Amino acid sequence: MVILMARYSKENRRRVLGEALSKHPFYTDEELAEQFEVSVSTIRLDRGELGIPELRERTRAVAQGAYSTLKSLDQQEVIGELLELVIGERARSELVIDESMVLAKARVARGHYLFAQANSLAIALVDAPMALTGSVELKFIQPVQLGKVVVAEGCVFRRHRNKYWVKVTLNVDSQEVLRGNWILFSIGELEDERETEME
Amino acid sequence: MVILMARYSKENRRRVLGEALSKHPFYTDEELAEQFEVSVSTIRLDRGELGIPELRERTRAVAQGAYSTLKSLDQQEVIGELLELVIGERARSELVIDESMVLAKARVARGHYLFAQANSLAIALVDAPMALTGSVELKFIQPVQLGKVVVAEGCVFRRHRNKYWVKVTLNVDSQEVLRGNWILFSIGELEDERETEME
DNA sequence: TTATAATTGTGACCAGGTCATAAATTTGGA
DNA sequence: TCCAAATTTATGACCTGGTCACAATTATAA
Repeated sequence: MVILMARYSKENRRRVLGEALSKHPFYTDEELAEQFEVSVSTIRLDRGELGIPELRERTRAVAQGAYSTLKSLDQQEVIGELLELVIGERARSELVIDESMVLAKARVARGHYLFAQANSLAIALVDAPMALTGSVELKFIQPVQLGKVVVAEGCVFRRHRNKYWVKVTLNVDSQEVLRGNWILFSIGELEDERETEME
Repeated sequence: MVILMARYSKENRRRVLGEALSKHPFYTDEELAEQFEVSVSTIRLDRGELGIPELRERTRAVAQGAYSTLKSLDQQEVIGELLELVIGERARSELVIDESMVLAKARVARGHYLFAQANSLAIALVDAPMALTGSVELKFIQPVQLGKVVVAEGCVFRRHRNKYWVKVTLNVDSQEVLRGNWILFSIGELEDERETEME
């Protein structure tokens, strides 16, 4: 049996193309041409018409976007959005649990996302260019449902030299869902930093 | 006044180059050549030696990472490669620490990757369609360098009804790097789990 | 049937590389 | 001081994933 797959009309193809690329920005024109069963030229025309830049531009846009948010805290990636930060004292961040973070069946957040949010907040609190997680004790109190906003709050409650004790709690709708104590070590400068940095 | 800026020695240049690119991955070789006052060829040689890919690769890596920092982590049920699994008894998995898992500066694995490996192994051990992490106590014993192979070993050392006690250790080169105790709950069916999951 | 729209192909060019090889330059040691 | 080795540069062929302008071909609808 032969199925005659009707190709898209121009309008439809362009609409679907736009959607596809916004969902999936890393296709090449060639791949798109195959998918839509048109020539590469047509795809280029379509892209031009839709004002969609080439693959490398798109990639760069995603990377830059990602990079600037990620870089906000001197390279230190904080999972979630940082709402408040007084280094060495307290910090707060927010993370919305989306589709990609939940277990397929239960629709609750995977543990490591919550851990990552809490852990990165703890690290952000340490007043140093670098910090290492020494030890952690934590308790998962409740599962977190898809779509919920998790607010992490952390504070340094003790410090001795380069050793920090940090308490972090995660709340959803003012309900505690995770609580933990971190011990972190700050690491000063890498010793071999003598030469003048150019720019 | 003219300051004669001594150019870097090969070793220093490479070290600084590596740092610069991990901080600032969007430089072209040409820009780098200008900054370091060497030729483009030298920069390419250096990059080759350091195993740093070209600009477009780096951009792609950042973009992909941004697109799925934790998504990549998530797709798999078990983080790392499962080597052995006797449900309810013991399990072993292996994870190679790659570029995307390390802190830019220190080149050591981010805590949540190690946590994720251990946590997912613990969950895999529980004999149930679904398990939730109840509480965890864990200790990060040593940082893990880029490129290392982390072997996770877990065993169920106690069980009572739907409550499991699991011990997990992570080793690198036979050195313990993380150790933790999990308490997990297996969940038969969550009440809103009527529909069959496709796939 | 034919005018118009839509699609496809072509060739020149570009950035930012790879890879292999060779030439030039710097440097350390006897 | 001179030479060999280390280091740095240069060169040319090739690659991907494009841009742009223009021409040729193929629908499609009146």
